[in-house]
Amino acid sequence: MDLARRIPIRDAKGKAIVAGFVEEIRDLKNIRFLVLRDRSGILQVTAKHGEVPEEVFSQIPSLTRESVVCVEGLIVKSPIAKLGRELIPSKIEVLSKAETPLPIEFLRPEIVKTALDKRLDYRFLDLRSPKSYAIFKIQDVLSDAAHRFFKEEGFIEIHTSKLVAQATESGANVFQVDYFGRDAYLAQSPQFYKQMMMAAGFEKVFEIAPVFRAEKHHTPRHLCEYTSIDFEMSYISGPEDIMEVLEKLVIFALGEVQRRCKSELELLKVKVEMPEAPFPKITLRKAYTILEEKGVKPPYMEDLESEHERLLASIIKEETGSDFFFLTEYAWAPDSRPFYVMRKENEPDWTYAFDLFYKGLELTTGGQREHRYEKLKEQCKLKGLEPEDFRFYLDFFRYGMPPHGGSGTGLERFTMQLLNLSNIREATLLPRDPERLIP
RNA sequence: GCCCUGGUGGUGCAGCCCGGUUAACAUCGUCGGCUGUCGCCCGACGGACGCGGGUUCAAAUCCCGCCCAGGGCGCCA
Repeated sequence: MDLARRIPIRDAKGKAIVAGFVEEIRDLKNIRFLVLRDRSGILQVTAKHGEVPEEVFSQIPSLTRESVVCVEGLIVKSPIAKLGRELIPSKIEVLSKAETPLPIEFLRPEIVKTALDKRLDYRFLDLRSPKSYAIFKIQDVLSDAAHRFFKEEGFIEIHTSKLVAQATESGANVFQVDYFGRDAYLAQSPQFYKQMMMAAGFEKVFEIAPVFRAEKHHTPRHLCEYTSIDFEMSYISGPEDIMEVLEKLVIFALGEVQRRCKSELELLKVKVEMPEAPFPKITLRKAYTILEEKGVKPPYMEDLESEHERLLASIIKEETGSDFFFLTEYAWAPDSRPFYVMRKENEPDWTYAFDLFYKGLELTTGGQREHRYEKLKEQCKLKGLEPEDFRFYLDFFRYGMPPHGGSGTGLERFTMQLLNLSNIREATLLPRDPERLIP
């Protein structure tokens, strides 16, 4: 059969050739049904004994679920069929027969719901489910919207190396790799290179690329490898400029999903709640007092615990209706922000670093960076780091560096929160966690 | 790294507390029956106690260790 003439199920009409996976076979002896699925939809193939070629009729019971077949026939309207139309086959060709039984069930989770880790073992099968496909279709739109947004705003896309000689942030652990006998690491963030581009005078850059964190987290929101939507921009007057870009990015991306993914959203039973700019902004100090009014007492000058972040999110949601808020002016404390953040001019205990939260989960970290060489070197020492170890980075600041800032947003977290998924692995094509390296 | 919960046919679960029958049910697979199914239906059959050690006449069940999974904490996007 000529696959060049194959058309998507959704568009098929009249005499047509369609191809796809066999979703179901219902054999009633003298009338046999096949449900065929491709990316565009499903279609019932109906074969009545005596009304279709004998060869076609006898082929059907030998098929197996999820085999790949190509069917030629006539699409007819059918009031009896639930889908309203069906395909009367004149020819069926088996392109690839599926083995039985299938190792996972992935089409009707309401009947048998295979556990996530088994589904991930057979990710290629799990992804055949329209719901899985919808998640990644939406993620594609988020990522595409981000690309378009940044380009529209005058940012240029960069591609920085993921092999680095040194860890960027003191906190997270790095994966070590052997680089021809030297120690190298997988990049935890494009942070230093984005800033290098500010020194290079690129002014506005973005990168949507993988970052690596060697942390043994066992939570529904952590991965060892994730996709970071990073940007950095020069000549800002304060961290508000960064937050404004983020707000526009988020609103544009959600708008695109709403506009372009109607059927996917419906399938996943998600209604996009469009946020309005500006998003609520709460300083960390203000957050402490709000939480204290609710009877919890977070330690002063320390980052909030995730339980407190969720509580704060629910308070803000109740008061403003917003799913998003910025937590700003993080503390300049030993275990808080990295050395390269800019501290507040007149209150050096606090910084121009912020996080963006979406439905109670940290989505983005960003801020204004310290661009003054002497101050940066001093902050490096204050954090107990040796400036010589960061020579290559500190050099960026010695020959003219514009004031600048930027942020990093987790694409998978964005997808997960938007779609109310309970585990980030659902929003990750090939999740890497401390245990999983395959597939 | 720590804490909690769990691991039983291909898949999802019951049984475990209180040791002893043919390890139930659903889904799935194979075969048979059925001319409009669409979560088809009906019948037959098939298939399982994470790994290692211990207690016991006897272990899916009790004890110890390990591995894995889910969740929580730390930390983070």
